[in-house]
Amino acid sequence: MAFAPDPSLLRHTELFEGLDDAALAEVLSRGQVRRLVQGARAFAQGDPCDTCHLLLHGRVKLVQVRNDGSASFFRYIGPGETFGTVVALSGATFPWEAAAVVDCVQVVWSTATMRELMARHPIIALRCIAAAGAWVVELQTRVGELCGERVEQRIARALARIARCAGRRTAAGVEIDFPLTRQELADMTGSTLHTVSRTLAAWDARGVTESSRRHIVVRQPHALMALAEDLPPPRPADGGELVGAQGRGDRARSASTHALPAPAPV
Amino acid sequence: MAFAPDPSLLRHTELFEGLDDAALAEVLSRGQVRRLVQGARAFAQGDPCDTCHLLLHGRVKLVQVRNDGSASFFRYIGPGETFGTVVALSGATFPWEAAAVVDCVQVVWSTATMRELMARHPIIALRCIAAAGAWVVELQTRVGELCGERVEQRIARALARIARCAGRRTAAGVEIDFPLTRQELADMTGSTLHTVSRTLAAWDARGVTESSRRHIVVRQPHALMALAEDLPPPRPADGGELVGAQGRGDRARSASTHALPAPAPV
DNA sequence: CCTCAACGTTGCGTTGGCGCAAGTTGAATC
DNA sequence: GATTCAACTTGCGCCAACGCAACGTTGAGG
Repeated sequence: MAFAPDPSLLRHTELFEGLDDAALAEVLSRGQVRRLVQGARAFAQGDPCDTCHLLLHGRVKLVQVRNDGSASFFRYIGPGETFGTVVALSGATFPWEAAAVVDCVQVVWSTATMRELMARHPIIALRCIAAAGAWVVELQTRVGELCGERVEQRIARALARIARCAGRRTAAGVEIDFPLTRQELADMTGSTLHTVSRTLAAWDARGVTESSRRHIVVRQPHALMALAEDLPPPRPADGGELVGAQGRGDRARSASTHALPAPAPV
Repeated sequence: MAFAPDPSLLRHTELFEGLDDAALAEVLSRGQVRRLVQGARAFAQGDPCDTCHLLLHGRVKLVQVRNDGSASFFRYIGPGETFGTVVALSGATFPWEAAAVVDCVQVVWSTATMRELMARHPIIALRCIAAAGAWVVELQTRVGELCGERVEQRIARALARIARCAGRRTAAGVEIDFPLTRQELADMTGSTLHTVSRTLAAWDARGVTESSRRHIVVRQPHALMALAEDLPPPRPADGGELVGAQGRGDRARSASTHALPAPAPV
């Protein structure tokens, strides 16, 4: 640590984009640059929230372990993204852990320092709110998916999301550039490793993906997106033709209260 | 509107608590107080994010309609709480709608004005981050629940949460003080109105709740909490004794990868 | 080379809760 | 008081996905 890095490292990050050089230097000088080896944790679930983090290199996963021992996975953090900050400014203890998936470099500030920086440079606070907002929207989307979609579709979405933000384009397709287990995909989608294993096996057979131990390549990103979006209704049997892809009955009908003033049934 | 209300109205709100009188007066003077009749929307899904909202009286629900027509419900807003703000500062259009469940009074600022206020009074921005953080934590909790819990348990949690923040203590128990339909509970829990109806009927029979059309009273809050927390494993049969309440197999075992590098067994 | 542990696969039985459909209740409107 | 519609109830059949169990596979360490 303390190898006095260039403040411009912060220039293209979620939180500090748009600050002038002096401010960037100030921000960086008040934080500590730290390495984080694979598997190490930046903070653990239950730790007091006294640090805010920015990832410079590598990849970090945020995981919450529920009291029955099951994990619910919720986010991968990539370079330039902030983690722990929003929650550090609002709570007493971290409700999840942040673990390095590969070797990482992060910048750490104390929560008090971050508060001061935000007070002196309100734009940082505004960017932080923007980041939090994007996160809320993503989580809400996840909730919606968990409610209304079938497992295969959810797995497809999760994999597509990961491929989008952590994929590396190769000749063979899009390759996830860090170790990813069946269990982790299961934790992300609220499923089990058995089901994920079966699903991936089916996709592999169809050439959509190519998966091996802790390693997945999406060979046909387009097909994966199709699975995530539509997933033609449950397929009643082999070759069974449906009347129409009219969703799946009741669940889609919802429309909640205050229904739109009826779009004229024509 | 424009009945020049007392700035101290803002004193005990999520966003403005702790500001001095001058600041409160400034904040209020730059916003508009508006009424919102039951069923009306403060903003609709897809509207441009150009307003920030604070609820003074009443109750507002935030609902997202998915493109298959199903709703995913995610939050009730009570007096003193902010809505639309976090997302207005981070996105282009509202990803959900805010509808008044009962007659309401709100304060509305333009997004630009709110940005200015936050820049002049960074403490507002910090409080906004704190609110967003609490929200993220709540949503993450919801995701975890949706993944690992059975429907009855999720309904119990949803109802308990509502009772906690929108319940009125009466002799009969805790009464939800606004109309709440089976469909809405279903949207909140990722279930169907059929299942919710059956579940409530069962609870009514056991005296845990007393529900009628759009109206629910929790007669035994403690029993409801028990349902939300434990829910003894599926109950194999009548009177069947289990070896031990050891969770529910695979799903609880997870523990994810990178198992702790053994924290030095002392 | 052997061992061990983590990771992954697969067949089979079970079931929670959905989808459907038909009916009932309650409140608002005419 | 009759009409109407939204909200709610309930029985029945079914299937996606789980839970279990047993078995492969890979890689690290001795």
